[in-house]
Amino acid sequence: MTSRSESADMPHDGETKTPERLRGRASRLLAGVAARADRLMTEGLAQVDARKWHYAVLASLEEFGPGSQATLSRRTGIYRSDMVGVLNELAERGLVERMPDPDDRRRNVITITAQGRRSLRRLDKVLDDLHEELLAPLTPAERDQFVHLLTRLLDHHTQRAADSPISSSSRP
Amino acid sequence: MTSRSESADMPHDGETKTPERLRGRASRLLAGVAARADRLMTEGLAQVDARKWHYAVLASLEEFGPGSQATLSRRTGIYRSDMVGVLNELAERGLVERMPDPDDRRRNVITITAQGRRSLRRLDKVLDDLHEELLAPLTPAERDQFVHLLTRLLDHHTQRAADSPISSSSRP
DNA sequence: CTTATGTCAGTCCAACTGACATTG
DNA sequence: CCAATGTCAGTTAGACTGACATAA
Repeated sequence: MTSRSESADMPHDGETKTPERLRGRASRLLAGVAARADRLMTEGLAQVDARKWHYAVLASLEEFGPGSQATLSRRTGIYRSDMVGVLNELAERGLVERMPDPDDRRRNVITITAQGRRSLRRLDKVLDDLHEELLAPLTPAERDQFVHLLTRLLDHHTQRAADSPISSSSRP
Repeated sequence: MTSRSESADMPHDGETKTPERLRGRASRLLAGVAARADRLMTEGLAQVDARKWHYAVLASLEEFGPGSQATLSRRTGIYRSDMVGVLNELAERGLVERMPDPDDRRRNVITITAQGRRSLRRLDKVLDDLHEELLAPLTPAERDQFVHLLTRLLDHHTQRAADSPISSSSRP
């Protein structure tokens, strides 16, 4: 169907519309909005010399207290191999402290500093503003609804992705 | 996002909870759900030897008819530099035909083939199933709501995209 | 001359994997 | 010996840029 006889000649025009087929797919909408959100956050945070991961780690530290790198990794979802770099950056800025754990000498204990808390509060504000921008077209009730739906989806899917593969004795 | 298998490195024990601070952020939820969605789609499509972009192009072709590569690029949001490769793959599979446009010898006219239509129908089915899985925890009404909210957000933000993927001819 | 098109060669970045030494 | 930790060196995929020849 829809055999549009062509003359593919017509210059720039309404040729920029996306098929309903595509536009209606939740996965595609999701990807689009998520991309937009990611840009907003990344760029907004960059203006205060921060990254998403910084916020994640700082927030995790303030909320659950100090922890080893591996623990932080689990809390935030950052790979522990990448955590190294993130913590380096945070330490450079004086936002966290990394010291060897006396009780388990494999570990470092990561602690948030006073500066870190201050920075976190600032980042929270920045993120609030950015989210305001992101969610601008939605009413407060709709925003709640939106967050609620997303939460349900995420919970559903993380539950069935994090419990199947037994982390330890699975790989070489 | 990315398509990696669900191998495990991070899960384990009680330290795995995410701060409400983080968990409640729409941008973070969005990123998480979008990542899940992307994996589902990418992996699901891979099982029938297809990619997201294949679907996008085929759907666009069936809905709006043949077009030049640049046109397709605008319709789907794929960079025109990447479109080349996608069309190569589609042509290899016999799903589209690429022939020089007699009216404008810079252009190729891309047409969907009978096989392409057949494939598209199959992909539609596959995607339906995958979306069923993605949206499983939501009631039909909630799914509509979800899609509706996402659409509003996306429309709002694409309308003012100074640097959206395609964004016509804005840059040098 | 300016713009659009198809193409190619790259960059950049974030997610992800594998391995390894040290410690438990 | 097995498992966890911190670290590093890599791979990979995908978005994105720049440039170029050809044609309009």
